[in-house]
Amino acid sequence: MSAIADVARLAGVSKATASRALSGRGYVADDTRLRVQGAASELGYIASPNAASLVTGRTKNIGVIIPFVNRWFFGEVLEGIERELLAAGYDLTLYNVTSEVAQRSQIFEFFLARKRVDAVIAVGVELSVDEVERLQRTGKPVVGIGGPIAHASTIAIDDVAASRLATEHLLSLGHTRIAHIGGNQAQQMDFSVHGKRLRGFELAMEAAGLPTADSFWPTELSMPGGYAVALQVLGDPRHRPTAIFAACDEVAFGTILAAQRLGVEVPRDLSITGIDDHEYAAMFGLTTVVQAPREQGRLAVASVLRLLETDAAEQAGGETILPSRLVVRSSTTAAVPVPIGGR
Amino acid sequence: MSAIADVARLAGVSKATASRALSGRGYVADDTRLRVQGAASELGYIASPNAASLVTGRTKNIGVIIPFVNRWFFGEVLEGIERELLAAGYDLTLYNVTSEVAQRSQIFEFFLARKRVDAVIAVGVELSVDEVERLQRTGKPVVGIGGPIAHASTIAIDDVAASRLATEHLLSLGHTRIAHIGGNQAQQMDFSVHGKRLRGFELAMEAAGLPTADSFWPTELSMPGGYAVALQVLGDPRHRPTAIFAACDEVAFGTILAAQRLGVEVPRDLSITGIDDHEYAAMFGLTTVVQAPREQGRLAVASVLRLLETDAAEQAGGETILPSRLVVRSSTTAAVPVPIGGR
DNA sequence: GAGAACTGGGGAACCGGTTCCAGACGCCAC
DNA sequence: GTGGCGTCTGGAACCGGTTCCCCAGTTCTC
Repeated sequence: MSAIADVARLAGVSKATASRALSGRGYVADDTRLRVQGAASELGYIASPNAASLVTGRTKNIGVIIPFVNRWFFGEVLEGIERELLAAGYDLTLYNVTSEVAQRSQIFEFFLARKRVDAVIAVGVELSVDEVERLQRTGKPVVGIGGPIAHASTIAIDDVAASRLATEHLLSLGHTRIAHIGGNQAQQMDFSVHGKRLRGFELAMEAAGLPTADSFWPTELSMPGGYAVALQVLGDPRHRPTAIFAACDEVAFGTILAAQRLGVEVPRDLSITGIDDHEYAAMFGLTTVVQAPREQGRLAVASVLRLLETDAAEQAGGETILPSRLVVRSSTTAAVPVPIGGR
Repeated sequence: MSAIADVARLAGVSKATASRALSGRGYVADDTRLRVQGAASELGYIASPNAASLVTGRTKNIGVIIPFVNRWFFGEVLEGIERELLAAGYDLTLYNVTSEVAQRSQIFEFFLARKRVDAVIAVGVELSVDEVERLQRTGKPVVGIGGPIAHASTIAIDDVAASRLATEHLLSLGHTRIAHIGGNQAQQMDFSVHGKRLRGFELAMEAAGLPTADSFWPTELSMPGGYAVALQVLGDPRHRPTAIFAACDEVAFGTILAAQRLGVEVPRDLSITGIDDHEYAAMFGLTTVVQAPREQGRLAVASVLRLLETDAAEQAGGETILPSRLVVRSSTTAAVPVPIGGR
């Protein structure tokens, strides 16, 4: 409603002084400042961020690119980002990109190119060098979560190490027949996360001198995805593994349900680990590696704000690796020793 | 980078003509329009929405207030809204409000009062008359999802009817000892949804001449919430109900898991229904009432855009009630007739 | 005592668009 | 021939802030 000119008039000063008094920049006498602030609150004055950003070039608005909202990791990250931005006085504009190419380029060319966001946080989206550089050329820092993005700083756990940690836990319990249920290729949005977790599994197995052929089962990273493939993995009692490392907790939950359905008792007949420490992990008693996605969101915001402060959009991005930690619950136990001569 | 003045210069016209040519408003000769458009694309010109909104008062940006991102219903609604807004060329600014009062008033006074959004969609948040009117006074239409908001148009299923539908399904199968697991008071953000679903249950029971005392079990509306309370509900074999109506699918899933844990076979010993038709409902074989949250999001956007077109922010809001439909799966079956004299 | 340094404040330009208004031209009707 | 109307265009004001530049006191310094 009321503009800064009204405030200035009521306080008996010029627009320039009113602006200085309210923003705190430049010299203003204390009593003048108080008079202006009084006038502002009397009028219920609220500065228009649009007008301000027109001249300052800053919008106090961060764009978040995210492929899913409704999968645990992504939802948690998003909530973490939101809370943190809100506290810092920033708005969050959501761009829910799917793998559709046309839609994606629309977002880049139409939405992000407009001067409406100060920076971009990309969650689980692999940005091309070209896309990153286009943003940075217009002065917009880019921070990634969940995997490295060339020329941008990123925040993630070490997926290879996390997956290795989960696998080694199973190995240390004496398991030798271990299957890995992981992501399939179709979901390109998830970076190379699948590949890394598979590699961590293979490294651990190889270090233990165990074969990895035929031990990988790809599926969609969801509870039904894990359920469906676990029915196959566990279907034949003769070739049944004694342990399963699931690439994420939701898959692990599906696996636990499939085991129950087949009468395979967890952990007696089958040990299971995941990665995430999903909200439901405690209920399922799942042994898993903690990801702390909210924390990752928080860190991404801190990083973005730091970049904005220093005006260094093109900062050669470092990778922040969060420590991963194993939480042992009731889904894993020692392998039953194979009787001599048995199989 | 380049401003409209650059485009105008290159095309050899005035700023005014360039603006008209690009926006399509007002008279412009065809060849002039083409010349301007050519110049614009040559320069890679992109209009600054900030500058435009400064004078038009429209930001092409919709605010969405939502208490959770990571609960199925909310996540789905959000994705539905996002997709639809994107298609219409609008941005979505996310306000993840919790029940914290201070944070909430901050959002209203600091964020929404700023002229950055054209309209507000509130998902599962009960807005006060004052809050709604404050937004509408500044010309911002408000649309609600998930429950009625005074003086604003809203979109929802009929919770009483949906819950009645689910209960009547159990009744029609011959069940008489039916428990209802629903939301507890603590979660004020969920409107009166809990209350409505409870009422629908009670209405159906009363119509069937059955008592409802001691049949309601409140809990948190989540899978662990349902699990925990279901362990109690089913704990005592002597007072075990033969059917449970869960207020939402996530609670129903928890209930199914608790039943498995206790050796209660679904549906032989226990029939279960929910409300939602959650992504995982098929996997659990859950009989449930369809909510179609994405569709609700889509409709909310359509409604908001219509209000913006007609410039009628204060429109006395109607309630759009979506039809609810029962999907029968394998979690419900006919009650075992009670033998004469037995209990 | 003159100049520098600091503090306080006003005028005006500016950010990048949109829109009002006025003027010019062509065409038709009377 | 003149008036009226429709089409096309440019100049200028304007949206609501921020900031540059300049001026005027006051205090400090040599």
